[in-house]
Amino acid sequence: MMHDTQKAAEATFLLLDWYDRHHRDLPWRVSPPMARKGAVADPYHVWLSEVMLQQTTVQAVRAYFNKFLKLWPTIDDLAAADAEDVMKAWAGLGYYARARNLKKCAEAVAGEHGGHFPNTEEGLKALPGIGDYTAAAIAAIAFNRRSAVLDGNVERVISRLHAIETPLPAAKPEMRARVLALTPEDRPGDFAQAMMDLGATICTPKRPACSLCPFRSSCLALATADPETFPRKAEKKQKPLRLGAAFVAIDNSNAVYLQKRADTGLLGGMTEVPGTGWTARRDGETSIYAQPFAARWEHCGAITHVFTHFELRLSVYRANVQRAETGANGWWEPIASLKAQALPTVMKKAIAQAIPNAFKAERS
DNA sequence: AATACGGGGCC
DNA sequence: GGCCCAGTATT
Repeated sequence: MMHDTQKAAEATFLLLDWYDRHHRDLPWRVSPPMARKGAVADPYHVWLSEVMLQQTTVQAVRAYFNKFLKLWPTIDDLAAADAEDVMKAWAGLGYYARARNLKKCAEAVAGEHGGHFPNTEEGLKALPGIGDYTAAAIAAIAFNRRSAVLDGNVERVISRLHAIETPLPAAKPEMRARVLALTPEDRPGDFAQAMMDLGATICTPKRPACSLCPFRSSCLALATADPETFPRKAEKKQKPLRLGAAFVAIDNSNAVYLQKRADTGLLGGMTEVPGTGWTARRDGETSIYAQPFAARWEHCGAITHVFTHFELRLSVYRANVQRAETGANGWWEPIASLKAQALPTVMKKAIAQAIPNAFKAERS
């Protein structure tokens, strides 16, 4: 027992030493040198970054994080913001329930907690959009709590370090216990970020750079098997194909007809062009009967978009209409301002198929 | 325990 | 074209 504890302490030391030498400068992070001077991470920044980073890479998050902080410098600003503006700012980042929950969470913290985040995992997890991972991460990084931070990166690192044969997600409790055993009392936040950085840069899904790893002398997968084959995972089923149509109406003032999707479900609360439902039926052939306006609809090709659980092929139709009559749920948006709308990527693809220059920097 | 929920980068 | 991600909420 004493032996295991000692080995764990040594591994933790090696990781933190690696982190001190290789940490990355990220907008929401307090670097180890700054931390030693007494700098503390702002819980608002930590929370905002962690929510954005859910299933999303650092590269994609950077610009959004900076934009959000500029638009809403404090949690109270975000709580007071217009929900539609938040959706617009989030457009393109994906998983839009995160944006809706972000707003709800800001309102809860501002309204019920005096603008201060709870400083325990339990308190944090009670807030909208904060689950196991994010609660543990905020508790560790912003409040110096010794919590077990387990995300996709850490799952990979810990599964290789201990050559865990149990497939995910069943292996999570074992992984959590292994992570907690390595988590130190004094720098739990740095430890968590070090584990995630290690997974992102060294212990990568493919072709891990084991020779550069601080765990190279104790990694069981490296010693006995092929590290790349961890973590073991249950088999996944294949995505079905769904078909539909999208209608891009352009009026005589060069505006496109847009409407808002329902607040819940797929792309909830986001903006779209009118279309048919997305089903497995051959809607591409019947879609012309679902046209939102009586007009000379011209078929201008199809676009494909892959969602998490299905693949979508949309036939795109375009028509020039004489007058801009606003429907019950929609509005006419000038092409020049389309970029600022809450349009998810699939809708931008559809519009770009009908109007190739719609999202270009300059257009005539 | 399984499913719904985006998007982009990588090979 | 398939795989992977700094996951959460719902059922």
